Amino acid sequence: MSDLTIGLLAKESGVRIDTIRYYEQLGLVTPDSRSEAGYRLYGPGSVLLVQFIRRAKDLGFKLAEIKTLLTLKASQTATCKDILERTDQKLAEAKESIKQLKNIHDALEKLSGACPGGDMPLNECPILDYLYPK
Amino acid sequence: MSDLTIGLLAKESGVRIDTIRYYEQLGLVTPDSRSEAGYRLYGPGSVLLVQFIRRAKDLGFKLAEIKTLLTLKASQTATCKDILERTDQKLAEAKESIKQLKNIHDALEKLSGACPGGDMPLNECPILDYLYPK
DNA sequence: CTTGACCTTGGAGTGTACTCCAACCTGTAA
DNA sequence: TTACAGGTTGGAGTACACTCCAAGGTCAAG
Repeated sequence: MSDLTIGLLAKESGVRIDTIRYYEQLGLVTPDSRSEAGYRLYGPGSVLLVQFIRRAKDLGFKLAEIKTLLTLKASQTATCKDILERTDQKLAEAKESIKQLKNIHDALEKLSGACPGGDMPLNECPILDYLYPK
Repeated sequence: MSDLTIGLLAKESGVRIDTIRYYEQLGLVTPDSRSEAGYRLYGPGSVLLVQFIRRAKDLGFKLAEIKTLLTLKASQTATCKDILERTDQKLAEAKESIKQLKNIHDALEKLSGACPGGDMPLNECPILDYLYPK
């Protein structure tokens, strides 16, 4: 068979060995079998699985959420709607995070624009004035 | 004197008692004195100080960075430029975070738009197809 | 037969900002 | 006096996703 040890799986899927063992702890990735010496052995499907996890993570899903996604994927009764709901939820979270970050961005930009910089003494710095009003 | 116990300072500045003690651990907020019984006593400046920390935190500064900000503020030699530099650095970080979140947002939106939802079987779901290509 | 790369386990440490806990002491009003 | 709100300390727990460690077993090459 084309079985992979954990080191090979790590190389193939672009994550660290420890990360795969951590995923196993969380119930995300399980070895297909074990060698006589106890080495974890993975089939080629595990490479896809780890990549699945990575892509989902890159989309902002937490590992616990990815576990749910995988459960849905393996389920007989789940439908497209279930997946779409989770995706739309993440989308809403992303929108919200962007909104909050934009508020921070705008406030910082305003302060940056108001501050002359240079050798001005600090007691006239508009940034400190904002943070510590007299 | 108008000395505040930690509970009053907490109420005045809108944070929890434990948070103030945590800030003390980090060297951000120190009691002006102690009562005979060992109670922390704060002057009115501490309210401003805690609010400073909160505002800076809301702008995305970490507590360690806020400590630097406070050191600069107390320094005789620091100038506006020093504060502006930190602000611009935070601004750059905010821009970068927004950029990355937008990438996530756009990818999620694309997937959401491509998925019909409803009772479609999962093996034709474009979202799963993206995460787990065949 | 030894070297070195690889694997095993259980557990601890990282960063960030709190938050909670037990066990105890203090201060004030009824 | 007794209740009760408030204060003290040191330390542990939370969330999140790793990352590293020690102490040991395994495997292929030279």
